Amino acid sequence: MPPSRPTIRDVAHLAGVSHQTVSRVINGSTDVTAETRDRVEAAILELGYHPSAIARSMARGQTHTLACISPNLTDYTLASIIEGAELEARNQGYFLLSTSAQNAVDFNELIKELVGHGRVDGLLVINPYADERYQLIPENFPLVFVGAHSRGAPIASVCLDDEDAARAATEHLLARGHRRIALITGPMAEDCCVDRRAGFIQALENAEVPFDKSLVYEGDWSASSGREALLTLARRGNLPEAVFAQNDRMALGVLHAARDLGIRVPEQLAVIGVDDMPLASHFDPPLTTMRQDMPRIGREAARLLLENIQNPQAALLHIKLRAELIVRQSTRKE
Amino acid sequence: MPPSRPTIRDVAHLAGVSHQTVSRVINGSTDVTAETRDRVEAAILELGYHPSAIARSMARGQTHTLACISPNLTDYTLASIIEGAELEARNQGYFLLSTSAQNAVDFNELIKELVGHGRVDGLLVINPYADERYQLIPENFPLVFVGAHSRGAPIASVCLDDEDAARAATEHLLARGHRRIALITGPMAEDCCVDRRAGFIQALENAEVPFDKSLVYEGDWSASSGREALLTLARRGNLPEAVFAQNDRMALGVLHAARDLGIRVPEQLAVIGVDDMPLASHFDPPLTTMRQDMPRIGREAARLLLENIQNPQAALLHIKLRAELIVRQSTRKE
DNA sequence: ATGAAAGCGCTAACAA
DNA sequence: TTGTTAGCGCTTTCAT
Repeated sequence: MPPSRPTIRDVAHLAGVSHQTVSRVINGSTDVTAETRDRVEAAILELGYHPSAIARSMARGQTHTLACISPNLTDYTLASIIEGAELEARNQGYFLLSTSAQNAVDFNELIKELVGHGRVDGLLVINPYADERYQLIPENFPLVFVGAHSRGAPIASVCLDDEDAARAATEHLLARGHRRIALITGPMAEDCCVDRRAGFIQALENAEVPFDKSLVYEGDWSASSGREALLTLARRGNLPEAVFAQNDRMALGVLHAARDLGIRVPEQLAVIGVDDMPLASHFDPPLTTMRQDMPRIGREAARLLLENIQNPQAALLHIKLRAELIVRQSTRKE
Repeated sequence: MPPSRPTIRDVAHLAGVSHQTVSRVINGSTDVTAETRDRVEAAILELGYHPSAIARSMARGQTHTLACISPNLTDYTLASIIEGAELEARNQGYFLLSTSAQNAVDFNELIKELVGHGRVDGLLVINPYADERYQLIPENFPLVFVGAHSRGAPIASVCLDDEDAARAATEHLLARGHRRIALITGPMAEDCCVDRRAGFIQALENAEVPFDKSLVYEGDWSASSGREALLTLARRGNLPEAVFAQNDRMALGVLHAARDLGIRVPEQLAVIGVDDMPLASHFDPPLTTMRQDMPRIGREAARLLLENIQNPQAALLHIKLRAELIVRQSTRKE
């Protein structure tokens, strides 16, 4: 940028006013004569002036930037949440710095850079219980947990109503007459997995179907782990009539394993997932799933965070969004 | 943040030195007595001091932040590139502000906020030809195009060697004895689609197989558009022996359509994609594809950008990375 | 080796 | 309504 950016003073000089008047104009103060304003605006245009966000942050003591720390940026679920959060933030004049931390060490580093060095005004943390990272989060800093509870700590949170979603998914399978239902969970360190398991068990209890621990398998959200789950059950001669996978990708792995084993879906095995990723309707067979509105989760999270930033006294809300059952071929009866 | 952050002066006061000496210590200057340094560091620890990134940016005139503008954050391909870029940026002490612009208007707004207001030191633009957005990019600002050429403009770029990848994919199909090969492209406004089409045609020419325009369909990267492509060809009674889809998602749509039509893959129809997304090996059948190293593309792009920032005289490089053929069931002969 | 002074580009408080 | 004076927290001269 050879001809270094014009400053507020350059504009002031050209318009023949003080720099403070320019500041008033760019901040929309009403205490400026229409005529003065016009002169200043003309000068701004002529110089191609844009206020420096850095200088503003410096003077105002806030960055107008939020950060979102996620285990990764590539999971469709997480990316969708982030995209929703970014949208909301930008609508409110904020930027969203989204970063990934694969482990607690990276996370700690990020916290230092972002919060310690004052780069952001607030923090969104997706899956804070992915490891022990949540212990590293500073207190008294605007914060919202996404996809997890606050576990009693004074922290706002937004997540799916996981228990309800799992209950509905399981009831769907029960309604189809299935009794031996396998459960494939995500990493049980994460709240949503625990809740989805609870909803699963509750639905079984309501239907007076015994909960069989040998039909539970802990995956890692990947399709491969879902595949491994069914193959493992098959190896043990413990095949279920239906599978509730806690996300669509693991459900895809189950469909894959079923093909390998010569098991027809849905005739011999019903499969349901969670998420409704766009690809789910193209799986073989198209996947029945509990749709969650991920962008909305992101939007609500950003909204809560901005509320807490703008009004530190604001109540710390906990939002749970409901999932919607999308029935496709993988659980179709006939 | 009730007890407002300690400043360099607080540290100086506590250590009994000038604030300038503190600055020297935190910047690792050697012109400081070991003893002084110890005192300062003790004070830093005691106060829990962290330098303000904003104040630093202010004084140094650079933000140590890059921006990446992408059509969206949720496409696996794009998200992977971004993740790679973020990694490289952070390794070099920079942050990556990744944002999405669905159209040229949003893009323009982003450029103003990011470049105009001086929020970032450089720009990564993924798919700059998604619409007419590339015309809105300021000149003389550190910039790298990702997934596209610079089309003669003095702009560094990183992309897949799309022509080569398409040639290899097509040759794979030709080697299996297929002659009537359909091509499903992404949006032809994007460079990579044009290049992949060129590679496709070139492979046909090399094999002296006539290029049949009626077997070309322009999709939009989505699985649904891939599905629509095959259904359309079928409707026209123009079914091919093989399909080259320019990405895996469209290839999945083709697999889906083939099932609907009762066409067996690979016996009656061979299918190959591009990307090798993690789910591709779980499709039915597992998908043959040209694997591209997306995180690497992101890394290289960030690396180039940082080079150009640190040395404005540096040559504007154009990097093309090669794809790798991954053979799975969807093109298996027997 | 250390300190003092000035300034980065803006906003806030006070005067006029 | 407008201008003047001080900072915001740091780095960068230039002295000492």
